[in-house]
Amino acid sequence: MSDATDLFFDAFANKNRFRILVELMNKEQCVGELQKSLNIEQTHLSHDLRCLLNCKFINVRKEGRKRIYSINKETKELVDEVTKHVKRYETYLNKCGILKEEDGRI
Amino acid sequence: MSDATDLFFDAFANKNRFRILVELMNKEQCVGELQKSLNIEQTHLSHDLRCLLNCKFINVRKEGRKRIYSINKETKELVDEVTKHVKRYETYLNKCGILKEEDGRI
DNA sequence: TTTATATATGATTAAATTTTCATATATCAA
DNA sequence: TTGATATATGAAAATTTAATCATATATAAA
Repeated sequence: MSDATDLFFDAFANKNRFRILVELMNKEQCVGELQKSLNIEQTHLSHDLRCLLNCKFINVRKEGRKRIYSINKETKELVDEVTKHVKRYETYLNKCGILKEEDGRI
Repeated sequence: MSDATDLFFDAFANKNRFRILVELMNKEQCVGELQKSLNIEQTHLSHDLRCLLNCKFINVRKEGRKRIYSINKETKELVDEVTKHVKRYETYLNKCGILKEEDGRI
């Protein structure tokens, strides 16, 4: 696996960062708005946004003292794919023994 | 974000587990074969396989004392999507300041 | 030109995840 | 039925990652 794949997962596959991406699916938002809708602490949010921005999963533009973040087109498609997959496998995921201390051996 | 999405990422978004999925893209393989091609320690590999299996990202069948693992169709598509995305964003990912101690502010 | 608001940064602490270790089980072959 | 091979399991150690804290910067408004 390439080094880039590692970095991709570091950025994308994180509960909070993914929530940010989903939240940006509908409309672009500034940090304050994201803070409210996601209920993530401000500095934490900024760290995550910086990460997503560095990897170009999202874009930013200034407007007064606000910074408006938007998701980019390709990332959007990927988020859709993942969402679709999760829906399809929801049942299995929810009874996954590893994470839920259950036991479903073969 | 749904609980299932959390579980999805726990299973899918892991360097080694993703390497396993990629390795299974071409052909089904038993644990021993995976061990050689990926150079992951046996017990570690088994843990990861169990995780992927629980979430139905892969399938297994017995053959003698071997267990042959194969990737399922939908997971395959998802792996393809991710690979495509990584290729497209490789440049940005590789210069991501968060993980590479570099600095690329706006 | 001082104060308030919006956001970012670096360093530390806290928490979660991965890796390893020691061992168990299951199947085949002798 | 014993020994060897293939794979799985649970618990502990090691490492990463996320969350928090204290503070900085940048812009706007007074």
